[in-house]
Amino acid sequence: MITLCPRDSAGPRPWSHLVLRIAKGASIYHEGDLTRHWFQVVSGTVRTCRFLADGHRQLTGFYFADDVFGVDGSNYSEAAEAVTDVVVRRFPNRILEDPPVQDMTLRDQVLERALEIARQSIFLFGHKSALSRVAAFLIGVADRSNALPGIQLPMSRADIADHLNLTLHTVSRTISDLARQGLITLDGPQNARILDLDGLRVAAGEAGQAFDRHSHATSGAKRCKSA
Amino acid sequence: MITLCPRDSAGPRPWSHLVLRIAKGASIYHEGDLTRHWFQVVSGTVRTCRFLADGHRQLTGFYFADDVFGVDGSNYSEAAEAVTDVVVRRFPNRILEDPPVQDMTLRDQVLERALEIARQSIFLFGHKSALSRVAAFLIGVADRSNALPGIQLPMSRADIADHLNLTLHTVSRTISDLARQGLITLDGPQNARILDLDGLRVAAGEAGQAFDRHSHATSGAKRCKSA
DNA sequence: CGAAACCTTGACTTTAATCAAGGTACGTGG
DNA sequence: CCACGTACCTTGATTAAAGTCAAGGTTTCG
Repeated sequence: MITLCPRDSAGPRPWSHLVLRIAKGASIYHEGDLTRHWFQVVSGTVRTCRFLADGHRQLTGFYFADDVFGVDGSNYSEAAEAVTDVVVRRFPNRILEDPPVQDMTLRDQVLERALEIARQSIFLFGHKSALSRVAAFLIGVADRSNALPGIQLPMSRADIADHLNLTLHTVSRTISDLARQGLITLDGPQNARILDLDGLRVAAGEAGQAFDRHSHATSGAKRCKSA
Repeated sequence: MITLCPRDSAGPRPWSHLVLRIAKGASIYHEGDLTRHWFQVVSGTVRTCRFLADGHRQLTGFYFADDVFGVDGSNYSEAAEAVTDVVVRRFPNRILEDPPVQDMTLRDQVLERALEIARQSIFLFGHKSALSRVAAFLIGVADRSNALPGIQLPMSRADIADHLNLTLHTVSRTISDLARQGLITLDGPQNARILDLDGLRVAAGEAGQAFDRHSHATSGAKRCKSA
C-alpha cells in the first residue's frame, strides 16, 4: 500500500491536498480534461470510464479505499465517477513533477501501482467465457478488499458488465450460476461471500491448487531458449 | 519516444547495456523469473504472454522498434518471446533503482510508456464485436509504426487472436471481411494497407470524423457535477 | 403508497467458436 | 531444381455461447 497522507509522515515536506466529498453518480473529472490533479480514495468506490462512438461504455477500473487514480498524461484518457458516495484526497499534479526532495519515489510508487492495476484489468480479458471472467473479477475484488471471504459489490450489474465487456443480463445470470454451483452465496445483490475459493479459481481458469505453468505445449511458443 | 541509448547522449553517465540477438520463437524471459533486466526493442517484434490454467494463451502486448518491455515488479508477471528474429538492448534493472543522478526521470519515462501501452491494450477490449476489435487493433498497429498507410503484421493470426481474445478463424475471417469491404487491402497475410482510415475508424466504433463524446446519455452516468 | 432504479429470469436471435477441409508459402533434402 | 513436409492461412458448415427482447420481482426512496 502506498502511504501518501502527509499527516502520518514525519517527512519534512507535507504534501498539500484537499479532501473532497463526491455524491454517488457524480463525475470527478471528464475524459479529455487537463490533468491538474490526481486522487486517492479515502472511502467509497470510484470507476474510471470511456465512451465509444457506438455509445458503448467501457469501465477501465474500479478503485477502493487507498487506491490511486487519475494518474495520466497531460489530459485524462478516461473519466472518473463516483460509484457510491465517496471521499477522496486530491493532490496537485505538481507534486509529481517537482524535483525530488528526498522522496523522489512518490511518482514511481504511484506509477507502479497504476501499472499493476492496469495489468490486472488486462488479465481479466484473458478469460474466455463469461463464467471465468466473472469468477476472476470476483476473486480480484475479494483480493483487494480485506473482508475475505466476503465480497462487497457496490457497483451495479451494468457497471460490472461494462467492465468485463458483457451484458448486465449475462453478469446477473453468471453470478446466479456461481451461487447455484455453491461456489459463492449471495446476501442481496451487493453482498456475496466466497464458499469455495479453490472452486472459484478453477471456474476462473486460474488453477485452484498446484499447477505447472510450463506443461502447456501451446502452439508456436517454443520455450526455454532464454537469452 | 524514449531515448535510452547512452551512445547518443551527452550525459555524464552512460548506462551499460548488452545488445542481444534472439531467434524467432525463442523466449526472452519467462513468467515468474526474477526481473533482473528490462529491455528495449532495436529491431523486430516481441510479444508478452501469459498462460491460463485451461491452456489458453493470452498475449498482453506487442512491442516494436524503440518500445520498452520487461518493466515489472520483483518477478515478471508475463513471459516475453520473439515474434520475429529480434535485436534488443538489455539494461540491468539496477539503473532504474539507482538514486537519481540528474536523469531521475528515466524510470518515470519507462513507467509512463509502459502504462500508456497497457491502457491501449485495455481500450482494445472496450470493443464489442470481432470486427471492431480487429479494426481497432489494425489502427493501433498502424499508429505505432511509421509506415502509414502500410501495416506490417509480423505476428501470426493465432498471435492476433490470443491478443484480442478471439480465435484465429474469426481473426482471419474478419480481416478478409475488412478487405472485402474495401477498408484495407492485403498483399500477403503479413502485409496490409489502409485504404479508408475513416471507414476503418467507424468499423472500430471510434468515430471516423467529428464526434461529440458528451452526447451519450448512457445509463447511470450523471455527468457534469465535477468536483 | 407509488415511482424509479435495479436485479433476475425466460424465450429467441445473433455472433463467434468449433469442426472440418483445402490452399499457399517456405524450407529442406533428395 | 523439384518434391515433399510443415506451418500457416482461408473458408464453409455446424454448434455453443452470449446478446437481445420481454416480462416480472425486489429494494429504495420520496
